[in-house]
Amino acid sequence: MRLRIELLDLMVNIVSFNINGLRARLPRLLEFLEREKPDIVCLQELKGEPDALPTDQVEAAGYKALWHGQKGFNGVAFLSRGDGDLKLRRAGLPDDPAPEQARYIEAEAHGLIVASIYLPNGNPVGSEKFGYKLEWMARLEQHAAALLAEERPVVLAGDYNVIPEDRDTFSVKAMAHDALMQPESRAALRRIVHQGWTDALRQVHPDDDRLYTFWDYQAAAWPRDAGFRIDHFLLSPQAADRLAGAGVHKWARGEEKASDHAPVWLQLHDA
DNA sequence: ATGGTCGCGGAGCGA
Repeated sequence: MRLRIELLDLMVNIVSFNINGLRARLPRLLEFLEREKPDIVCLQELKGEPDALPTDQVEAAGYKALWHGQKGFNGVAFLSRGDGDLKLRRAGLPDDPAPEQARYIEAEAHGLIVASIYLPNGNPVGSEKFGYKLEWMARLEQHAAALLAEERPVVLAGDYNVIPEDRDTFSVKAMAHDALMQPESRAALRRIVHQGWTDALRQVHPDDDRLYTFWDYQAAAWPRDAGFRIDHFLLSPQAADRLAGAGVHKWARGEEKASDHAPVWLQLHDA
């Protein structure tokens, strides 16, 4: 028997998952944590009472948790595996146009700054909700610029509710009047990306025209693979330099009592 | 598509 000494390329594994209701999805979430054991998990759409969050069950699964919830709607969370440092940086964006809506949490763990984002949907176009979406994106743009200036590895993860390009949807025609792919929504996302962020999923899968992360519960969207791509990882240059892989856990969308989003994953080389 | 499905909260809204 010979001993082999290998240099291990350690990785940090990050997942972003819009779970569409924590109470209904907790069994799926706990199964997912047990199966994939990601180091960091960003959750969106908890839709749960802040005082009814399952901190004990998540801790039993091996995770420390930071929650930013509100009753019935929205809600984001940040989970970090193991006993390492987990530091809350902020809950809510600076100068949030509607701070009662729990849509942003930012923390530091595993040597990274990571945000969990639930960007406003914005439908219907032309409504106050659409204006709120664009205002929120302007605030995110400001904050993203401040994060870049720190010149550290930063990951902005979450449900952006923006379809970046026509090839990111099953049907341009079906979505033409949706807030998720209006030119203003796309331009607002591009303004952020063009600051110097890398869209990790597209970077890793440059030619995949069915790189979807969401399939509606309606109209048999899942069996028809009628999805679109709205969950994104934006990486600062210092994080992009460490990009090892990214993808969609598409299998999760086919489970019983699945969320309408699939978890998306990102792997970074260790520093 | 005049609909179609979910989750939360316990009716109707948000997605």
